[in-house]
Amino acid sequence: MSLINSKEAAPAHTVVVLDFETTGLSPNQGDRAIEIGAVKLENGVVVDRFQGLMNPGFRVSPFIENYTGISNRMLADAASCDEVMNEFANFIQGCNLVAHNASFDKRFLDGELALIQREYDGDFACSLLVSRRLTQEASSHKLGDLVAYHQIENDGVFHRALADAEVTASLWLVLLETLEREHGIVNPSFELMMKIGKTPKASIANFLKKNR
DNA sequence: TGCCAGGCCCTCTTTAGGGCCTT
Repeated sequence: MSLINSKEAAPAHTVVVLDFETTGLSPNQGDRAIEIGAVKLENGVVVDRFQGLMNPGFRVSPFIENYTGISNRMLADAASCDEVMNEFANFIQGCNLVAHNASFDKRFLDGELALIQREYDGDFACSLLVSRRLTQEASSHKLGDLVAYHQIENDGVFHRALADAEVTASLWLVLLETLEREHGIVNPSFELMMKIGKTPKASIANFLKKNR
């Protein structure tokens, strides 16, 4: 686990962009987190990072080993989910959160924090939902496809938590820039980004005009 | 025995079905 400078309370405008690697798709079916990666953004600048492998207490499937590159051998030496998630709960304190397909990451965040009786106080926004509204011409809104579409700088690593969190943060900044460049909305609030994600696609143009 | 996620969103919709997206 790597952790940098996370002890101070975050300013209200701080956003944590996070990504989980997990044993499967559903915590309700017994799946657990095996890696968390996150970057902390302040005014569009990365000021902190968090990355931690965690041992779920059982072997992961060959599919997950191949998909993520995270092996059972790597997890055998990792800290427990409890230990890592406790540190991560400290990291996100006072921050709003962003993830690509946030409903997925939120389920695992809620599930893992419930197991250690921790909570978070931020709101969760989804880069996938915002992307579907602001770049409707994109043929796919998979994270990797959007990275290529927007020519976002990357190190070629995908399906690892910190690498995916890094490019999701870059995507989030691209979406903020798109709002300013194409819709005249400068420095949109986190609350506005959440509303954009929840606004029906059919009425998004009018919504953006009203919020200039 | 066989099945097994869940939310969003579109359409040949709303008393439904299926694709997209996340691991």
